[in-house]
Amino acid sequence: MRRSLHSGENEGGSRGRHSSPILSAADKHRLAILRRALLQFFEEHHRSYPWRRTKNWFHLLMAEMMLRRTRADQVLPVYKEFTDRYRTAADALADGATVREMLRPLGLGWRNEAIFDTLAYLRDNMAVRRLPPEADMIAIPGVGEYSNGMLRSILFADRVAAIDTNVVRILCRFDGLPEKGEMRRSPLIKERAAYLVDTEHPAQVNLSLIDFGALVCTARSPDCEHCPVRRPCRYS
DNA sequence: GTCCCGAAAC
DNA sequence: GTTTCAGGAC
Repeated sequence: MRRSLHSGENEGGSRGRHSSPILSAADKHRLAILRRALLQFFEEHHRSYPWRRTKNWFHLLMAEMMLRRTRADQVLPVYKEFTDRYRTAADALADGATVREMLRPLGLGWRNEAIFDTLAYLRDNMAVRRLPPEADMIAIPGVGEYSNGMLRSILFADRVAAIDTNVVRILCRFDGLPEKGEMRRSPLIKERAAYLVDTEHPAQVNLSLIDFGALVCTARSPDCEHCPVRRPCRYS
């Protein structure tokens, strides 16, 4: 069945002569506590957005692109208008000038150009309404590791992590890791995120991290007072 | 690693 | 004025 999954990852396979960063039993125990708290938090305080409810992969993909380095509340009206008007990439491209105007309030002009590249690719290579379950979405221009993880976990319940700045911040704080450089591709972060999503509900785990980072473990002044994992957390 | 370089929040 | 925001391409 699933053929091309796990193309390069190392799921606990040490392959290294010296100490490759494998999670210890203690690490996993701590992460299990974090995961349980995240799912509980998500159940009680999750944010509600239309792209959280849709099963339209095209709309979901457009949401991920609009949300790139842009606040969710800022995306909301644009997403509504876009999805209300267009159901396929061809539809949107046929009305390009209007789309460009709709995206303008989001800022980041270079990102909007990337969206048009994605739309063109979808129109030319994925004219089929249904997204093949086996398709590797990272082949789509504009879809990187993060979006691929979020899309696959939501659409197919695949246990793929979606590591964004929130995930990096939360995991670094929780385990006392230094936030230096591009932590997105750090094996320490990847292994921890992979362990967190290895559950029956990977999408909920991915989304809970986003909401937890937006509402509690914020970048500026985290609300450690009301944090459910304040005790095991190593952030001071 | 580096660049992309915009609106909103602080 | 500075930081932050559901990152991705090179």
